[in-house]
Amino acid sequence: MKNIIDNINKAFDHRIRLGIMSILVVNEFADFKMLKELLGATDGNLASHTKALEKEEYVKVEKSFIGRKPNTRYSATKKGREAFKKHVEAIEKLLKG
Amino acid sequence: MKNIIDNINKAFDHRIRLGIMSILVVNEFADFKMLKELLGATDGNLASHTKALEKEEYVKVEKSFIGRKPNTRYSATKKGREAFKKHVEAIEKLLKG
DNA sequence: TCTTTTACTTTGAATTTCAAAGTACTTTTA
DNA sequence: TAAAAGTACTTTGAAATTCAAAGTAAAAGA
Repeated sequence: MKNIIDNINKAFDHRIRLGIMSILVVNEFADFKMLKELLGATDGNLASHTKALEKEEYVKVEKSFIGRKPNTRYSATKKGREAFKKHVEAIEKLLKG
Repeated sequence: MKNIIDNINKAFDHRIRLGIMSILVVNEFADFKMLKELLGATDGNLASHTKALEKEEYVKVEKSFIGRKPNTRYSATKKGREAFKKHVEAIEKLLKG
């Protein structure tokens, strides 16, 4: 390892993305509304953060209809879970000095 | 508490600022060169992150000369230490689900 | 003396963040 | 049953942030 923040993942730097991942590693799925409420994010804001995590292939999106209403459901991918685990370990290590 | 990321401090979102604070809570002082090497940051990049933390009054800067060379030394303020502690606790809580 | 290195600071282009406005419905109310 | 309000997002673009290249100024080396 070259320096002390090498294993800290840039993709999880932001608190909203950190929050999304924390939710998605303990819950198999979370929909837009649930994430929005848990994180206190605005719609547009949440959409761009989930999109950023999608782009990295850390989260997967599934669109469907529940009854007649659209529903967007997010889940963490295997890649995302692994990357997040590594990130959390790096943070823990960093914070222990 | 309104939502799960409320106590996560925006000022420490970035990995370089998280790294600066981790270094400064365990070391009474760190100079520019030391931070740069430990974090693997470029000069300009490090300067702007320390400036951001200064603006929040989380770190204090002291400029002096060591021999005939300029030396910039950073330390964490009381406010910074307290804010960081709170942040770390919030992260730990978040990551435990 | 001239070149290189050290220790930062300044600059501004590129990227990211954010909320307001927009879209396309569904549901409620009168 | 027509209008108003709500739901569930998406789009947009201005504002803020990030970043490294270039700049500055003095010291060290050749």
